[in-house]
Amino acid sequence: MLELRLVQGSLLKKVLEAIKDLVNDANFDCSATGFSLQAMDSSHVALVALLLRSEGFEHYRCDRNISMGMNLNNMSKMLKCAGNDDIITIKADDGSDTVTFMFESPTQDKIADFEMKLMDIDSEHLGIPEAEYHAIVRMPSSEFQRICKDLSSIGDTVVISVTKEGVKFSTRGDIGTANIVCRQNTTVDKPEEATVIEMNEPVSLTFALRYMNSFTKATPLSNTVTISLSSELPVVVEYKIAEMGYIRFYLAPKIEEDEDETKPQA
Amino acid sequence: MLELRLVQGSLLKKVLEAIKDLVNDANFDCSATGFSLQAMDSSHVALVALLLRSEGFEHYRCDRNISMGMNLNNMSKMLKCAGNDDIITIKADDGSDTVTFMFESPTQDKIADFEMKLMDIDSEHLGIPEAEYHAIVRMPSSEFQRICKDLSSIGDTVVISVTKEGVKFSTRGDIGTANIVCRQNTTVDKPEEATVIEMNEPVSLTFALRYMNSFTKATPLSNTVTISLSSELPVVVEYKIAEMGYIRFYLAPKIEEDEDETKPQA
DNA sequence: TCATGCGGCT
DNA sequence: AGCCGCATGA
Repeated sequence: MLELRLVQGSLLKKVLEAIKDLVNDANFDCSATGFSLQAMDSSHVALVALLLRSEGFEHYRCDRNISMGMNLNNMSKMLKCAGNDDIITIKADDGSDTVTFMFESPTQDKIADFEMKLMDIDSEHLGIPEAEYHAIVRMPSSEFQRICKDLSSIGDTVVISVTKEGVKFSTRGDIGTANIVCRQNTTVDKPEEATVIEMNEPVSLTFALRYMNSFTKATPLSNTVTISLSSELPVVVEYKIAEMGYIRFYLAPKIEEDEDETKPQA
Repeated sequence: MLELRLVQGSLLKKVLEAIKDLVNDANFDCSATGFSLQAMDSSHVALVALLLRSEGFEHYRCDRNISMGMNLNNMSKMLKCAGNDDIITIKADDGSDTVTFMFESPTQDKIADFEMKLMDIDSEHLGIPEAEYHAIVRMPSSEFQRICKDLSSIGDTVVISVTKEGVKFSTRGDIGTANIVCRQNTTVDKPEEATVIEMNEPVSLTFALRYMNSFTKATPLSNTVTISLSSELPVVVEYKIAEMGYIRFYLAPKIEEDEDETKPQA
């Protein structure tokens, strides 16, 4: 028996908006710790890890660990039927091959339940080692989103370079080149507007903007984003989910190909 | 060496939005006087003339006159990457075949530079004689925009007729006819809401609405628009750019063809 | 003012 | 074909 009651149902709606474009099907894992998901994107290039801790739910009952395979598109369709102020409850009976989403309007005048078939999905749960990063950048998530979008209009890849002074996002395309430098800045009115750089070692890595832009779909979940970089390691783009956990995206850097961008990207 | 610093960068963004649909490629001419452009639209029917006087820039350095050929679509893409509150600096080195747009966020925390390739464009710089006009109408730009859009849903051309009493915009189409009369009106709260008619001689001319609607893309640049008409002369639709100059559109009247609108428009 | 539908761009 | 931004209608 599983019963998770989330007063701020819009959180779950936003989570699905954030990952459904990247991942088609995934197992949601439920344990005493919380509600989590880990999945590769459909082209097996990026990885998404979601955690919603049990403490963040108003009511959290999970008798035994279960893994529920869902089609995220279908799940998203159902969650779109919940109002933004609705309370969402996720329910599943032991051994059932369905999950139920229940939506209660704030006034309790409307109660909806949507039942969705579960699917069997080979889960490839990778252990993700906690790594030390050469540089960690925290900045407003909207600014990061804007930068990724802007650079996409010029080129396909972004070089992210961190020095003590700031973080630079660069691209190059047919019509020209672009460099955007964000300086460290902690003297702002609101802490979420700060750009904070922790750097042990300068680092410069190249990533496909297409994936970065997908990651920024999580922007509504948090005012800030944290970008953790090390050479030879996948970048981690993390959006904290207030009181509950996080959504993290992992993406391997591209090996610099010296201008020779003619071959297709698998 | 060229370096033009424009504190109100959104002006330049709006200028590009105003002309990029009409003109594909154009030379920007830079001299001690200012930053200007003159170009025919891609079907060689309308003409755009832009002037941004040097005094309007916070910093204006132009060592010698140069003409920089730009693809306006690409330029517009880059300017879209500037925030509306950004300060924009246009830079070019002597003899360089690129131009650089630099965007500084108001807080100076973010500095972006975009480099764009220049192109060689045959410039056909027409001397435009200052003419005497039979009638000059000044009215709110939003109202003119609305009229052109509304008439477009009925017909393809607009007849603009000016008498002392007012200006009449008329069209005719398959579904019927439309006449919109704006009376002179100077007794308004704000001067930019006035409709003012200076008339030496009544005039009535016909224009293609398609071009008029393109011209109204400049509406965000000014609260008012000035329409100068003389029989046998191209109409001038002018939007003043505060403190800096203007953008003017010229369009030849159509020769009245007595209902016979079947033949294509070149 | 917010939500939906259409067109342009990637 | 899918996503984003603009425009329109409730």
